[in-house]
Amino acid sequence: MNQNCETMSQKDRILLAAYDYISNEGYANASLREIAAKAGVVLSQLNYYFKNKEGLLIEVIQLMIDKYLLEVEERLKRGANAKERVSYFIKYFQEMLSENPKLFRLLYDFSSMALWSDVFGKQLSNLFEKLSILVEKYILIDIPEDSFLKNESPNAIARILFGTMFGTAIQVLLDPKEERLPESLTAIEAIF
Amino acid sequence: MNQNCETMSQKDRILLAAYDYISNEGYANASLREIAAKAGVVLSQLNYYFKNKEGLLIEVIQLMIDKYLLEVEERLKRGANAKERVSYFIKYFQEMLSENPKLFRLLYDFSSMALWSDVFGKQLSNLFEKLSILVEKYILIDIPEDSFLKNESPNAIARILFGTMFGTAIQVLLDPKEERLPESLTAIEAIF
DNA sequence: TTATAATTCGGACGTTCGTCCTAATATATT
DNA sequence: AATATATTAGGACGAACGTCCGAATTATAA
Repeated sequence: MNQNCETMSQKDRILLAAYDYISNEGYANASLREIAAKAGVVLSQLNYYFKNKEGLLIEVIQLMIDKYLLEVEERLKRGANAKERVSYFIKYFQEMLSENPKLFRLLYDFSSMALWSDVFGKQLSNLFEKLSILVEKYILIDIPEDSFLKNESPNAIARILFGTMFGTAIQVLLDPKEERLPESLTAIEAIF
Repeated sequence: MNQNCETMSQKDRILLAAYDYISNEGYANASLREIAAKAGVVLSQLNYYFKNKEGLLIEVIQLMIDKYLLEVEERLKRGANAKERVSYFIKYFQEMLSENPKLFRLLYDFSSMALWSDVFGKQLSNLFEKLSILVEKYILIDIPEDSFLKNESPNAIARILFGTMFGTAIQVLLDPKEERLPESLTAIEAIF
């Protein structure tokens, strides 16, 4: 994510500064002036490259989504079977949560905005859909025949798996004592 | 939640109007003027009864939390054993999600704000904690000895259970086709 | 009835914000 | 070198917002 600022295009500098600032302060609290300042750019440049604030956020989010999906798939490929892949999937989630909580905060912030905006809503449900497909493809293809999950549709299971991590993650983020993170998530492994 | 407006105190009218408006439009998009108008009250009354916008939201959220916790417990009491109580718990969640999605939207909106504000953060993690305790008390007391969840701490399980619903719910809210709601949530039952 | 407190009301204040416009400068094309 | 295009820069604009204040009204208590 980091690169020498001088070698980056103006647009990329804005994009990265926006990602950084928004995920630190929240979209609602992030002003275009502040983002421009962090990017070392003049305010009007933001309207030049991205039509408006919404346009900027859309590109920031898309940046995050693409990067995130790539990394998830890379992790999923590491496992030899469904059980291993679930393990890698969860481990990746745990790492992100403890090492890069900014990305999670951005995701949650964006999720709430998606509830009020059609554009954001479509973008986010597309992410959920893609994640679902990944989980189906890498995990649910060889789920044991005797699993109690066998009766449910792959999509439902995938959404539960991801939903569980999404839902427990925010509890972890808000928990003043962070000890609960490891056990909460690893317990999910037992389900598969 | 509804009562004849004339019989309500001014403060309650503001509170309800705020709940209604914020859960429809989102906190960031809800102006005090608009809330005052919906409540049939003059703007400055909002500063009289609640110091500022944050103070108003805190009371709105507390209203929601209290009502919500009461209803959850009432549902949990209906079941005779853990399995039944899980069933009631999930059924209640499903009902809320389809009949009263406003409450969920408010919850998600508030969750994202909780990430940036200490006050909100404590309020929300208190809700999570209380929910955890309820789940522990009513569901995890008589979980089967042979359950694979037996090795995990009650708190972790409770948080997974609630987290799963929280995480799948937002996917449902954003899903243009709502068909996936029933199966996604009922599948959770199988786990217990 | 009078005095004191609580509530209601209208309006103004200053700030912050996203957006837009125009001029200046750099880059590319012919 | 001349022209056209793309980018950078600074600043202004109006709108919307939360907050605050003082007066008017109503309720309460003595």
